[in-house]
Amino acid sequence: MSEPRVLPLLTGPPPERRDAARNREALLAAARELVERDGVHAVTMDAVAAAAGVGKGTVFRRFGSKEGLMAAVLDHSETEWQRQLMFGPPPLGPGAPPWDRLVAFGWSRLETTLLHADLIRAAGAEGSRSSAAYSLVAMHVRYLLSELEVTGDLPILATALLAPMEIPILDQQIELDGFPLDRVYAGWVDLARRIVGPNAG
Amino acid sequence: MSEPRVLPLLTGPPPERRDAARNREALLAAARELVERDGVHAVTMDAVAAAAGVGKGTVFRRFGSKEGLMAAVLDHSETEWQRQLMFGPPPLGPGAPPWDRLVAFGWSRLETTLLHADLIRAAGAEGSRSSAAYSLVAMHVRYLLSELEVTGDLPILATALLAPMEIPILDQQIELDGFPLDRVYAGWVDLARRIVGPNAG
DNA sequence: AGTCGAAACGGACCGTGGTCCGCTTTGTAT
DNA sequence: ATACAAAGCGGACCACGGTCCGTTTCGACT
Repeated sequence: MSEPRVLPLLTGPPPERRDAARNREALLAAARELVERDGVHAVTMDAVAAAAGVGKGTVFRRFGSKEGLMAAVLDHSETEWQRQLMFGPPPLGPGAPPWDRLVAFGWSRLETTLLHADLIRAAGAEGSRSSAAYSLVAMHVRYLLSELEVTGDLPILATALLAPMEIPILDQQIELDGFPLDRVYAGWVDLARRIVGPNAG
Repeated sequence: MSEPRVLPLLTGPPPERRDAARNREALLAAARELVERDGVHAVTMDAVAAAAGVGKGTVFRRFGSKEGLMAAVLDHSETEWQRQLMFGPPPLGPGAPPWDRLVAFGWSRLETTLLHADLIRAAGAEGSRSSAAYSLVAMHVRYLLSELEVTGDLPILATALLAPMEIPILDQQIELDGFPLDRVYAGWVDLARRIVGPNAG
């Protein structure tokens, strides 16, 4: 007749075994290190497994695919930025008027995306789609638009505003068309102004 | 003392040897057929080579990579659509007022993109970036915007209008968020209206 | 401490994209 | 017709992502 270890109501889904957790940590650390040292493209799954001192099967069990692993590394890298967005100083963080926040967001997001470009590409669908990362960003933009009293289909408008900041489009404009970064950014601000309408700063 | 086969001024860069051209045709035909029959994902480069009756090396010599081959197949598939755009009946083709053409373009492009979704994904950067396909579309939108007397950085605005029609964004909205197609389209038209301003229909 | 089922592990194995290099074909110049 | 360089060819070969399954580890319950 033993008590359950925690109150049943607080029990999440099934927890993770200790060795599993340890291995996830080790793998993530190894992956981060290798990515930083050799660049995303040169990192192989075997190498990550070896560096973490586990078998290859374990890597795939934990992260599903190379995309999944890279998405995890990316998520970790973007955490700090997300903190800035939600709790950092204005105008990126809370406290500034919504239009100023939006403009600051645009620039900061552009920088961050380009900084992590390789990782984002390697994370593929797992990276941009789903994963807390994207939802948070989308939610933030929707929120700012609503603060600016924009009317219309906000989820869709937010997507329209975010789309030109996605890697494939940036690659197109910067690598291929050769537009300088400030022109791309100015274009984005112009787009934002047209979407927001008269309430834009 | 022999004459050059063609007038020097008409000579392009270096021409293509007869066997090479024949193989390119055979490969493209085989690839198209296999893609249609088995779906993009199930087609292997070995299979294409075998079906065309050439060695694997030849496939890579001609098309560089699987992405390259798929981009070639895609290009071929989109030719008919491009013809409609430039010479077909209004409102998609010439003859209708620019706003009507833009709206028709939006819907048609959405349909076409979704129809070729797998191919586009498989063609990766080779598919959307560069390649006549994209440039033509971008040029068309720039042209319509200028006809609508939109002021601003037209190349950038055109990109902003095209970005939400790219496969990664559509995947996000349709597969993941579960938005119905007509909502996505309505959102796009709204975006276009905001970009175009008072001259929109 | 001992038992037991479930979860996790690891590394041999497989399929596929992509490379390499010795051999063949093509086209031109004589 | 013949010679010859360059372009093209093909398929053995390699590397890497991903799977599979017999073995090991964990931890809950007694």
